Amino acid sequence: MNTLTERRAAILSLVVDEYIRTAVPVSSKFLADMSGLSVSPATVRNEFALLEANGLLTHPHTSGGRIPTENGYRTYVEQLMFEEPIVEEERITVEHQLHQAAGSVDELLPLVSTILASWVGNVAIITRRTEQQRELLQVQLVDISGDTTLLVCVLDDGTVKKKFLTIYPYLNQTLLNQHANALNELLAGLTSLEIKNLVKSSTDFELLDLISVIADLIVEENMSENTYLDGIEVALQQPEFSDQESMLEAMGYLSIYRLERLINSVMTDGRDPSTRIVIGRDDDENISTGWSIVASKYGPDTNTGVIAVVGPTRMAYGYVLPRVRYLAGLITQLNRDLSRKNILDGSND
Amino acid sequence: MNTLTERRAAILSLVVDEYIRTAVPVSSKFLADMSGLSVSPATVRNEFALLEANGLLTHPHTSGGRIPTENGYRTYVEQLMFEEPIVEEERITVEHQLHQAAGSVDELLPLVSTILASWVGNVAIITRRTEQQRELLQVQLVDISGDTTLLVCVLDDGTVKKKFLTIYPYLNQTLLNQHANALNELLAGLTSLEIKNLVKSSTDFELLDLISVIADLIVEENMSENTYLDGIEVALQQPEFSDQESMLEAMGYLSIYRLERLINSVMTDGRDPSTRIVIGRDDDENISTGWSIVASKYGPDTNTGVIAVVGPTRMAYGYVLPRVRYLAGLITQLNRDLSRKNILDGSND
DNA sequence: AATTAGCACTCTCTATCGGAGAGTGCTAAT
DNA sequence: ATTAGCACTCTCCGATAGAGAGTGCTAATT
Repeated sequence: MNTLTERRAAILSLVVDEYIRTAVPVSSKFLADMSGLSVSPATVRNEFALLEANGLLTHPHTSGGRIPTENGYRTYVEQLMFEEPIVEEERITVEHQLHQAAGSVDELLPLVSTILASWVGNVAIITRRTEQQRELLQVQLVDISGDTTLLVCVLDDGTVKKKFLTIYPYLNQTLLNQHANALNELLAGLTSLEIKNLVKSSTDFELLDLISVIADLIVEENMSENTYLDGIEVALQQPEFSDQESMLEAMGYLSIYRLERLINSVMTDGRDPSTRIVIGRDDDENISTGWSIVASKYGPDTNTGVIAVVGPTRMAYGYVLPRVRYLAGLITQLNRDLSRKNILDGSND
Repeated sequence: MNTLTERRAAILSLVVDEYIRTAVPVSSKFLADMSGLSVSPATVRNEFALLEANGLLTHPHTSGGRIPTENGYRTYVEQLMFEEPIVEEERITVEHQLHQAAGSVDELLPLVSTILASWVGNVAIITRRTEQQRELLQVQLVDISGDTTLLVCVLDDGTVKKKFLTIYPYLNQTLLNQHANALNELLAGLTSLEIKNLVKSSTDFELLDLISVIADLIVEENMSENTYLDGIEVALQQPEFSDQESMLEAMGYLSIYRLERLINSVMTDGRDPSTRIVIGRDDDENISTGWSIVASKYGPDTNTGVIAVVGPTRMAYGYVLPRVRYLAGLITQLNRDLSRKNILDGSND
């Protein structure tokens, strides 16, 4: 097993860069001519052979150029790649676009996913963990029709949750208001957990069932509400998906339901705390061959959510990674600002 | 211009049926052999020639079979096609699935669009017109943070609308509750129009600005909330989209934003009151060549919304039309039940 | 007058072939 | 250790040919 000499590393790096750029296998002649290596094609070929023996390169057919293996990409990402810095123009784009998103995460995150997808030309996905710590601000009960009552809960991050209930015996709006007032007295400012403890600790409240429903509703994981995905169309333009079959397969793979589970499982196996790049079929992950993920947790808590890019293994990691990291930091920052505000207000009340 | 003799009509009908089924041009031999025409291929060819002269058939190349022209499809749809009746099993599917959707349209319609898409193997879309007549049931004002207040409006169909406001000077939750109570006294049970008239007629209310905001919020058209689309993946499996280019083009064409506008414009040009089939590039519509729409208004009002199927011109109209009509009727029925309930309750209060 | 058999013709589809081009692997020379 | 040289492999592309399917037309048949 040969070590990776400096020149060999440079050649691997150039192959990966070029293949990422053009999606065409890279030849020895190209490297000898175009790059600053100042060696002959034959020398490059010798290095190719060694890199191939080390499992970092391969060639699709005898007489095509070289392409990286999954391990080649991994080595490149871990040791060699140049991270393309974010330019002023990109920062301006973000600031300009996020300016429109008012004070709420569920308006912020879809915008960020759209921006990321358009930057990297792949699918961008953002998952959001329902915070157990979210506080209930206000409860409302509204009479919709004879046997249907609408329960509305407003949470401290501006989320509104609703659920249709069937309450017997029939309560008119006046009675519902009285109940809602009582519930607000009792529950305002509490988290789901605190409400559940309340239910457990004593049994002498009225409306115990309703209170349980509220506690569940607050933390209810509604996937489509908490996961944002964009960029399917632009991702499908990659040359990897140039026939109907692979394209349909990709569409199936890129389903928001699959990806949401995938991303979360990748980021909760206790490895690197913040950022992770998974390339191809990693032994202990259920990621398909040919696909990669660049993912980063965002805060403020360790468990708030994940922002990620999903695409073919031939992905511009050096371009994607800093942007995922940057946007993760940005979301964290904005979340922190938001909750700081809430804390300050809390002390005012 | 020859009239459409009975046999000629039968031949046209068979060609359309067969082409819809297989997506392969239909030959004279096939019709002579397989169908009950009991004539020779040569006779069929003579009829082909006449149908072609009438602009109802064409052939892609000299020696392929015949396929219908857009006018051929139109004639077929207007005069010839057999409407495939809905079978018991389908009714059971619908009943079973809709059972899950509680008393609210925004849980009902996505389910219906999914059912329709899976039935017809094409994109199904349902638009919903915001009713000017919806009544406001209750208003809520919730303090989110120092400079952000959340306005929540519950409407009589169970819809919840929210909007972030910035109110100066700062009002704490107690004051907000007082305002909300005052607003409920004043506005509960009114439609947007009535609220606007209220604003116009007198200027001595407090919170006039806020009342205007509420009136606007009630009728705010939020497309993604009011339009439901499903079936993109299954539609893209049609042989019409077998290469990347046409597939990407189709994905662009099937964007929910485009279709929502298209469907509504097709159904609001004052023609047939309930159901319409648009085939290919109709002169006065901006529908692309190669695409068709089967659309139906649903009620209870003439203007409640539209349910439609969008797909390539080679569409099983005889199968699609009864199903679109059936589901339109079903939605109408459910809507009517829902509003009847509201009326009865109203008399109880 | 309508229908049909017969047949030449057209066009697609598929496979095969061959040459050009690109790239490699190996050997021998530097 | 590097490189020139060269035979070899494989893809890509265009040309070619033959099979197959379907038509249009004409003349014969009913």
